[in-house]
Amino acid sequence: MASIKDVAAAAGVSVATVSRVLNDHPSVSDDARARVLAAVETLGYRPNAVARSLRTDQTHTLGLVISDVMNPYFTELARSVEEEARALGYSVIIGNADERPDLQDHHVRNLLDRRIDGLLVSPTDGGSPLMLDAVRAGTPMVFVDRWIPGVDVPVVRSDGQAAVRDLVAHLHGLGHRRLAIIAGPAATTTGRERVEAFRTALAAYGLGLPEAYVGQGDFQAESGRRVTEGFLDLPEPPEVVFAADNLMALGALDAVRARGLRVPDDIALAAFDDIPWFVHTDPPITAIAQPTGELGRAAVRALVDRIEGRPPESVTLPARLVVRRSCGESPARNRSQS
Amino acid sequence: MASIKDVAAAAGVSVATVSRVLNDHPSVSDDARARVLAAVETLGYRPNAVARSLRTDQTHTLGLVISDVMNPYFTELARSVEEEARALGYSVIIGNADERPDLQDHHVRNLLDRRIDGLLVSPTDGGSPLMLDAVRAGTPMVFVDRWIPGVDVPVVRSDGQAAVRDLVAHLHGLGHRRLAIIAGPAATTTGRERVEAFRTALAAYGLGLPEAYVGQGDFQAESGRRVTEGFLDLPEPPEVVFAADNLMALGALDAVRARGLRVPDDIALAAFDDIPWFVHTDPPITAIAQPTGELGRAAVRALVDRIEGRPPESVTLPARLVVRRSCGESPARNRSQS
DNA sequence: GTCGTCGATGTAAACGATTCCACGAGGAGG
DNA sequence: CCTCCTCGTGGAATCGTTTACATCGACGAC
Repeated sequence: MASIKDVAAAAGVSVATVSRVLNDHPSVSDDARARVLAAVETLGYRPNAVARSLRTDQTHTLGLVISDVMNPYFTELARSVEEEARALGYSVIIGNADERPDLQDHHVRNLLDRRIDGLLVSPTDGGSPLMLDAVRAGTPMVFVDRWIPGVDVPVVRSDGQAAVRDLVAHLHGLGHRRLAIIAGPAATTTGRERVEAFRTALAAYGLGLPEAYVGQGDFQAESGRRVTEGFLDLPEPPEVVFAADNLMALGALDAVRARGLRVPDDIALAAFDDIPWFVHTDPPITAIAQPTGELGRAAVRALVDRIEGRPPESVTLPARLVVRRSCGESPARNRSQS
Repeated sequence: MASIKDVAAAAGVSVATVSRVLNDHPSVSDDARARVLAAVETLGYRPNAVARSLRTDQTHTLGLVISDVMNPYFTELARSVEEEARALGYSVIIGNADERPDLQDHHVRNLLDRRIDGLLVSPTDGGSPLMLDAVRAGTPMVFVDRWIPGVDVPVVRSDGQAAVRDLVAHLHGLGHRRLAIIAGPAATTTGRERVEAFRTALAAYGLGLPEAYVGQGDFQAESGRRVTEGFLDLPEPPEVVFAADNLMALGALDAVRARGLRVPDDIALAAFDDIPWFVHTDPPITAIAQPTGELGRAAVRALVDRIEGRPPESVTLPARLVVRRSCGESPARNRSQS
């Protein structure tokens, strides 16, 4: 592969001059510039990003460590992150932690070794020493979706409180009184917050959230199935199951179906995180939608601000309720349809 | 960040010795090794992968350029690729081409500039000069899922011929005679092959595939919707729509619903590429499933073989039909259920 | 006419690793 | 006792860039 030396030789100038035209430094004659450009063209020269990074100590690369690529929410997040990063002149390397702290650490270490310029992470747990050290060492970092309390890192996330309140109002209006939740891991902020928001919203209607109605999931489909089976086995099963993410909702749907029960007739179902597929499930699932794309873009902007020396901003965007049919027909719809 | 020099100083040895310890070269005394290891520990030293890559001319990184991350098929592929690569000591950088040749080129160029050790690609088009040049220049490359004919690169893919035959048999058995297909872009092998397999299978039943029953899609949901609307507007609409990928099937489902029609009663639907969500759609969708995980793993193995000097192997794995309810109830099921 | 400035260029030193080569000590073999 | 190997080690070159510094000619101002 042709190097800068070859170009210099072909153009009859020094490597410094070649470098200057490539980085369009002002101080180079038109003549030299033309000869260099011609040489670059004929040799098909492309600068070696590895060497360049070594010298400049910048890779123009962002790391993104997410908890689960197979979750459409994170896929969409990853996509918007890459788009915004590309627009700002950065590449992104994605690490999939699969909700496993050890894998998360593996990726963080790998990305740090590659000297990425900054790290976007949606932490799977409370933060390993490795990650905390990286923050302390000054690695530009931004948390997205989930975060770690007490760590001084900007957070870009969405606030579901209002939407959860709307959801509970919707459920209450439909006559449901026994509401259960499939929670995410307590080690994650989203895992805890969604339960709290739910509990608070219930309280506003004088409803409680008994221990038995809080199932412990791990944001994966299988746990949704397991927890839902537990709910169904209760002497007094809930009338509604609210899954704290879309995958667990899918598992819950499976469990309900496996018993030969139907949604929403026998039990209602709602989920946090809306995805395109929810329109097409049987029945379409009522969900709380995050502004995922905007979240990804804002996270990248915050990180790049931090990297380039501008003060980064934490951002919180509201989520919103999208009503479909999985919790029962609303009176208005019923009237118009039946 | 501590460099190898700092470690050498702290351990009272030369950088050469530190390097030897780190790459466990045999010729280093136990004493020196212990001191170096201790210094590494206290300094929290991690070798700079950028510098190492520059010197050794290897990045231990694979590039993966896929056509669309939001497509669950490719997401799963990406995941299995990363897993296998990790097992073999490689990282992977994913580039999302979004079915756009220009974006594909952008990512290929970017990955080449970063001097990745090898490239896995699922080409969006017939191959840009850039990609062809890279092959000619000797960049280790493997095509996965889709490929470019006439280019000497190993291909890892699945063969859907038999499964398409099974599908047509299934449809024919259900009494369907007017079968239409939403094709993928003609620039892709999968786009062309699936139509041909379908046409061949139909011929075996004495059925033809009229021009009007071949809609041109682009593997994205929106095109599925558009094409299906076209089918529905025909004086004699098809009884079955076979979508050449899962996203277009989703679009087709939308279009059918938007007309107030029902699947499978008014029109049957089948798709190439099975995904977990198809179990939960209304109705569950009959699809042709590829062994996606195995495809990803085989592709990585082939690429790594090529990189490490072993002869790489092309691999073709069979796809299989998964019958669900979107094409109508099979007689057997009907009998047992009603 | 001289001096200072400025623009265009080249030389060479980094960046952080790996690795070839040389060197000295110590042991084995004659 | 000398020679030759082996083993552990350090020095220094190298990978492909960027960039500080030196150089040199031309030109404008006095």
